[in-house]
Amino acid sequence: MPKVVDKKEKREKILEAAIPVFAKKGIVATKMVDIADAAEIGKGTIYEYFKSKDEIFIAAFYYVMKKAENIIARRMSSVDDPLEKLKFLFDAWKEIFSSEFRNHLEIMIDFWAEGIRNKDKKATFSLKKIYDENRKMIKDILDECVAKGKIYPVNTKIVASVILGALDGEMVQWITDPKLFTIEESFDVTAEIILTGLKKERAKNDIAQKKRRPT
Amino acid sequence: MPKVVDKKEKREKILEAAIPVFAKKGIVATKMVDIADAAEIGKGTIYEYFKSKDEIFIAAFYYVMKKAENIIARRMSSVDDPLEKLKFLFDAWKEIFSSEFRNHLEIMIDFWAEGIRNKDKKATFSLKKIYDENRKMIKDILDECVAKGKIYPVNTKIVASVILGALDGEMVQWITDPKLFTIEESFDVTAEIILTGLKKERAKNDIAQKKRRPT
DNA sequence: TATAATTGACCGAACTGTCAGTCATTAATA
DNA sequence: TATTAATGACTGACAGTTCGGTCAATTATA
Repeated sequence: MPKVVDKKEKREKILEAAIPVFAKKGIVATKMVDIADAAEIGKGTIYEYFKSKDEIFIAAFYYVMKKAENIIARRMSSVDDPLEKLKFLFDAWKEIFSSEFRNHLEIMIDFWAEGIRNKDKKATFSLKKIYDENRKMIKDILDECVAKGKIYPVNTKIVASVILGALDGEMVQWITDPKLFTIEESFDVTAEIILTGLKKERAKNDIAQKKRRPT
Repeated sequence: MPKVVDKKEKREKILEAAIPVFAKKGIVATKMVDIADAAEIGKGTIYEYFKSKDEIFIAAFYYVMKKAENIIARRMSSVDDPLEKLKFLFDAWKEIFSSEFRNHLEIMIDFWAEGIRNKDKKATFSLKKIYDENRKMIKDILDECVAKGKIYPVNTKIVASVILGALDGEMVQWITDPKLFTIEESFDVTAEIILTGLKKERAKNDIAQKKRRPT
């Protein structure tokens, strides 16, 4: 009988070895030998499990995304109040962008760079799709908030993009300089400002009044 | 004597031809021939004006940055009130991220991807430095707002990073899918939410008052 | 003015280093 | 031993850079 290995398992092992290499060096600078070295196998062996460098890269992307989605799903499953949901979403993101995940994150930047240019072609992966999905998730929560009168009626699509953008943008700054602030405090402040801002909308007239009667 | 050309001017001409190519294809996919074709010169001629592909790329980066800085400086020069300043900053960004500039923006993504990995080395250009500068600009305005009692005392460094992040993140979404929203409405909503959120803190008492005397 | 001399901008063929991917060989296992 | 797994030297394509030749513009000279 021939030698038998668990193909699936070994594929995943290679993937997990590849992710930090991609994250550290970027797609282009990452050579197949680097991945082979990290996985402690020969270069040729990689091709027993992946068709190409590109395939590893895309697989790595989905691997990281899947993990993130699982965290969000777990956090959100047991919440009913939409405003709570929004807060729990922030918490989920805090978890995603912390500790263990930290070393996987830089990989996203390359997907952005790639995704932004591949937006027209129906690529295997699509940055647009990921933004769409996340924006929709936030929008749905916001819509529910509006429906239940928790926040003032706003353009929820735009506000969702603001929230998503803020988290996204802070993450990039944080990756660039982790000493600057903790992602926890950063996201907390974001949540506070935005939630306060949304609820405040309601009081627009009061601000006008306040101007007439300055303190 | 041979034909005389303005070296500076021609260098800039090449640069301006290179920027949209970089923006469209990304650093790696952009070949020297592409730049040469775009500038309508021979491949070899480029090397009369630039030492390397990398040098063009970095020069292109500074070229775009400089333009953006000029717009901001112009917009901000004639404003005194710090809250107005903040609004004008949003306006400046709206201008930067619109029309003529649109085609230069994708280039930033590659700088992010590169900058994020070069954060340790003292690179010729640095994403960290750019974030630092912009964050400082916002922070200074916020500090002034706080000092003059326009907004409630907050951690201005964090809030500055939130504002910067929000604009940054929205830009990326917009580049990914320009049909989704206009950058104008997106930034306007951001400004509204954030400014309201910040002022809200201070108006806490007023809201409490309001509850006592509802309109 | 006509023509020769001079210059350096311009060019692209050729050179060169770099990898992604292949494949002939070896190792491992049942 | 039969079969699969693993390997790393090899290769061919690709793209950044180089460099010797060409040519248009300018100046010097008769």
